[in-house]
Formats: sequence, C-alpha cells, structure tokens
Amino acid sequence: MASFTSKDVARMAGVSQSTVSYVMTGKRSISEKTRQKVLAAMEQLTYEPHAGARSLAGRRTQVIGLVVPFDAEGKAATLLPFIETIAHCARERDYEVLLVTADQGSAGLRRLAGRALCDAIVLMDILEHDERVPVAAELGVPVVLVGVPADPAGLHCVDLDFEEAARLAVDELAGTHHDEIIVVNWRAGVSERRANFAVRFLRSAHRQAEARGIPLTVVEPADGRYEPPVDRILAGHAGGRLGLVVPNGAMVVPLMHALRRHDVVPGVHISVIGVSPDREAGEYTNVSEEPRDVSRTAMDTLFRLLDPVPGPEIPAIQLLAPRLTRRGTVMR
Amino acid sequence: MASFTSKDVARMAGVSQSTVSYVMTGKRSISEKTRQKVLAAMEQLTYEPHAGARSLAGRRTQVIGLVVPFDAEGKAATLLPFIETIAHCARERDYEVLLVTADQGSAGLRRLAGRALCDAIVLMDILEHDERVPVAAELGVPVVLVGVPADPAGLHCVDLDFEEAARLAVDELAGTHHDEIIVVNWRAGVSERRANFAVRFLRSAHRQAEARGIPLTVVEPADGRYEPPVDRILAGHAGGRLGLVVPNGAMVVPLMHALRRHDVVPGVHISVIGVSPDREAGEYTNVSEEPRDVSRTAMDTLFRLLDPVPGPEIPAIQLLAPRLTRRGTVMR
DNA sequence: TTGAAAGCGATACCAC
DNA sequence: GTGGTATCGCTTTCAA
Repeated sequence: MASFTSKDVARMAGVSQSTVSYVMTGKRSISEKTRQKVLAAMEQLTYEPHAGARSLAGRRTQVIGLVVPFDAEGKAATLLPFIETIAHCARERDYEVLLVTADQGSAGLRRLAGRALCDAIVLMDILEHDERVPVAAELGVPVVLVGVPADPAGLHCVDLDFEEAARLAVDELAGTHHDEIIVVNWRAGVSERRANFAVRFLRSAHRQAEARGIPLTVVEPADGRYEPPVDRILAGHAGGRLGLVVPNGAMVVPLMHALRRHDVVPGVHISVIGVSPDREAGEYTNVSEEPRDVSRTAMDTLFRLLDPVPGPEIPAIQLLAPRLTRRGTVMR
Repeated sequence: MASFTSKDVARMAGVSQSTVSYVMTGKRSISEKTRQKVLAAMEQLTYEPHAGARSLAGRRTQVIGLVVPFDAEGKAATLLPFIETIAHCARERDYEVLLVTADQGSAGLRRLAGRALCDAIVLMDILEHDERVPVAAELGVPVVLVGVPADPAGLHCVDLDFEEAARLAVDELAGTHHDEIIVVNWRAGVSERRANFAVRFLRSAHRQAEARGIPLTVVEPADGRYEPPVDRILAGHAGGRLGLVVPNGAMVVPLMHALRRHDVVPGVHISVIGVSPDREAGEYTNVSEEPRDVSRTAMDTLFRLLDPVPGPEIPAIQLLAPRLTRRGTVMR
C-alpha cells in the first residue's frame, strides 16, 4: 500500500508542490484550470495528505481532543450520544476525534496540548471543584467545558440548565397541589464527588420547594447499590400527595417498576418526574436533558474559538433550557 | 504556553539532539550519566515530543484507530466498556485512541491509513458480509476485527463464541426438561443487517435445539419498537415448560418486568436465560458476554501485530468461551 | 558511547 | 496566478 505524497501529485499535475497545497487549503486563488488538473491527479493517486507532516508544518492537527468520564455509572445512556454527536460535528469539518479517559486527570490534558495532539479540547463531566480546570486554562489551546465548575478560570462552559430543570419539576408538583416532594438522588458516589450538575440540581430544588412552601427531602440508593430506594420512599408515605423527582435518568424506569411491584402506580397513587432525554422518556413526565444539543453547542463554540469570526461575543456560560413534557405520571 | 523541543532539551543537557531521541526510544545504549542529565532536562522543561514531527520522521503515530458503531441500539451497555478497555490498553503502552464512527464506512478506514493517522486499527461490530473487511485487508496497517465475518480476508478476529453461547443456553433448557424454546431476537434492524453475532447465535440455537429434539421458534419486537414482544410470547403459551433465550442483553430486564406484569414469573411459570455481562445479570440466569475480555484480547493481538515477538503464531480467529451462571430464572 | 546532518511531507513566505 | 525554498521537530543513518 505505497502511499503518495503531494510531490507526486504535483508532478502528475505538472504544477509545483506549493500549488497542490494551496488547492487543498484554498488559501490563495487558483485558476480553475490548474485546480482541476490537481484535483484529477489527487483522485488518480487516491492521495491523502500525511497528517503528521501537515501538523508539523501548518501547526494544525485537525484533531479535537475529547476527555470523557468512564467511571460514572448511569452515564452510559447519555455518554454515547454525547460522543456520537461530537464525532459527527468533528467529521463535518474534517476534524478527527482523539479520545482520552478522565482517569488520566490533568496528565492527559498536558499530553494533548504538549505533544500537539489536537487543536482544541472538549472536557466533559466537570466537577464543582475540578483540578483539571486551572490546568486546562493554561494549556494554550481552546477548551470547552461541558459542565460548570465553581471557577471556570475564563474557559467557556456549556451545559443543561440543571437549576431551571429542578425549578420546572418542583413547580409542576407545586402546581398540582402536592404536599410532599422527594428527590431520588444519584448514588452517594456521584454526589460526593460533587459532580456539579448534582450539586446545582439539588440546591435549586431545595430553594424552589421552599419558595413554594412544600417540604422536600432527598433519598439516595443504599451504599454501593443501584436499586432505587423504594422502601425509604414508601416508609413515610402516609397517603398524601407525594411527588418524586428523579434527576438520574437511568433510574426512572427501574424506580417505576419497583413502585408498581408495591402496587403504587405512578400518576395514580404517586407522582414521578424524571430528568432524561425526551426520546427515552416514553412513558413518564420528564424534564428534557438533551445530550445531543449540549454537545453540538459545545462543538460550535469550539470551532468559533478555533476560527474566530467577527460576529457577537460567545457567552462564557451557555446553559441550555430544559423543557417539561407531561406524560401522565403526575397526579392531577 | 511556549513549548520546548528536543533541541532545547539537548542544549540544556549538553548533549546532541540525537542523544535525546535515543534516550526516549531506548534504541541504543546510553551511559547512565548522560541518561540522567537528559531526563533531568526533560523534567525541567516539562518536555513533550511533538507527535506530528515524531510520526513524520519515525513513521509511527503511537495512535490506535478505533472504529465504533453508534447506530446499534442496545449496544450502549456493551459499547462503553469496550471503548473504555481499549482506551486503557492503549494508555498502558503510551498509545492514543482515535475514534471513528462506523457510519463513515470504508472511507473512514482509508483516511486513517492514508493520512497516517494511526498505526493500527480495531474494527468493531463486523457484519457477516462487511464491505469494510476487504478494504481493511488492503490498508497496509494491522487490523483486528471484533466479530467474525464470512470471509476475514486474512485479518485477525476476536469475539465471544456466540455459537457456544447458544448451545449453552439451549442445553440448559433441554437439561431441565423444557418442551419449547423461544428465542427473543434483536429488533428486525439488527438481524436484517445480519450483524454476524446475531446470525451465528440463531444458527447455532436452531441446530442445537434440533439435536436435543426441542421445538424452537424466534420472535422479534414489533417494527421499530424496543418493547419486548410479550404478547406474542404468551399467545401460544398453553402452560407447558417454556424457556426464553434472550441474546440481546439490554432486553432481558424489560422483558422480565413485562412478564411479571402479566403475572408470569420467571423461574416459576416460565424460564429466562439472557446473554449479558455477568455484572449486569444480577437477577437472572445468564450466559456471560464480557466486552472487557474481548477488547483486551483484541488489543493484545493488535500490539503483537505491531511489534511481532518470536513466540507462537496468533490464531486467526479467537473466540472467547462464554459461561452459564444459574440465578434461578430457569424452572427446575 | 556520542555527534553531525540528511531526510520525513507538508505549509507559507518571498519572488516573479 | 504560479514556482522555488526555508521551515516545522523529530528519527536515523553515517562517522568518529
């Protein structure tokens, strides 16, 4: 599988190597005639530019670094669409995606930038106090955070508006005369790490419940267990109008099944509102969390950082508005 | 964030650039004294080698190309552990992972090899007749297939032994005197694409059921639906000993819930055997499908292809043996 | 055991 | 509108 170089293309097209380069980059005008000759030669030879040479000479790798969490459970459902969307956005502009796992910490970031492995970085699953953020800010490479840390250090952030999501859920239950709200939290692991979406969601839920005058408590799955904490939910449930808010999208369906097994039917004896992508919320009232929208916004931001356009400033923090869709699991 | 070059390191250590290179690659012996000087200088400058330059000069990218399917539903659960494991294996040897989505078809493969973006490729989710396989075989780059196509074209394959998995499941039901078996298949989409694991599983199940003299039929979810086809399962279920075999791991739990809602209890009124990773099969009898083992084997193979060692030949097809674990959802 | 220097295959500046 | 060429930062002969 002998590979051809731009020199070969140049020779075949009867032009200079630089002309070939300019045809590819479009950085200077080329007569249509020679353009065609060059393109024909490239076609003929099935020429592909050598990525390493290009990155060395042009200081552009055409690669986006993507730092993903793999530890986070329950993320499976949202992580894949995230990655998928980012891959597609990259491809649209002829960029590649280099995958780095979060367990490598800031070392991974330093490698990405130091070795000139990519032109820009998307950092997912940001913690409230994330050691990687200050490092990322010093990298000298555009970085977009998916999530909002306490101190973004000047970096751009994109995320779902979890505070608004909590408000929407609480308001819905308040508006339908519930007299108690329980937030079914992520497992201890997630909130202890203070994954910042969890923090923001809970804080906002508490605040809004107080504003609406409804008692709100939080329950978590038992240590190290994935099962929904149904017993503790039903324990104090005297028969009033109880509403459950479930920010962990992966837990909604298992929870509802568990409730039904106790003959407690969502929408009849109890209310359930989940936070999850619309397409997964077939049978329950949810607040939408759309990973695809978030990643697309992140990538748009990244590319605008890479090739600044004279348009309006990019907001430092972009929170995507969630939407509540009623599907009958809230008692009316 | 000014970056340093190996020249800077050389100057600081008082040696030549080539010496620095040899310290990094270990391709020639260096006196311990100069080695330490060089390492100290690298440390001092937080030197990182420029990946592009390295790949240009050394014709090694230190990158593994990973081609993943994103369309495949129900894969979410197995796809992430796959990717994660591959990322870890790569990191262990200081390799990066470049992600390419399968929707790019063989164009993606040509890019990976043609642009010298990676040293080797892992191709996942191989179809029985996969247009990418012949292309991959001509790439001039080591390729490992996760899955077994009808014609591997000389490439190495790694996969779970789905035929053995089907045999295990059928044997278990035969051994417990069931008089009917239903395979609850993937959605039409998956088997129509003739994803080859589906093909192999079904073929083997049929064969083994015949050998054991048990009637076996196959049902699929309704068009475009994810819900388990419970109605069709229970329709012809006159009350004999019926065993369900569910190769689609993602469907086992939903199916069992649906059955219970019809007051049909797995292990009591009906039998259920799922195919899934052990850690996800908390409550049902399963045949193990361990994505982590498969990826690790694939990566080991890949690295042995990259740096051939004089040991024994690598088998062309490596099928990992599944194991059946009884957890009480099969009637005794 | 080490150094000097010739590439690797692009880009982009300087001429014309 | 096009061509020549220095340059990017590393690897790897060839010489010592």
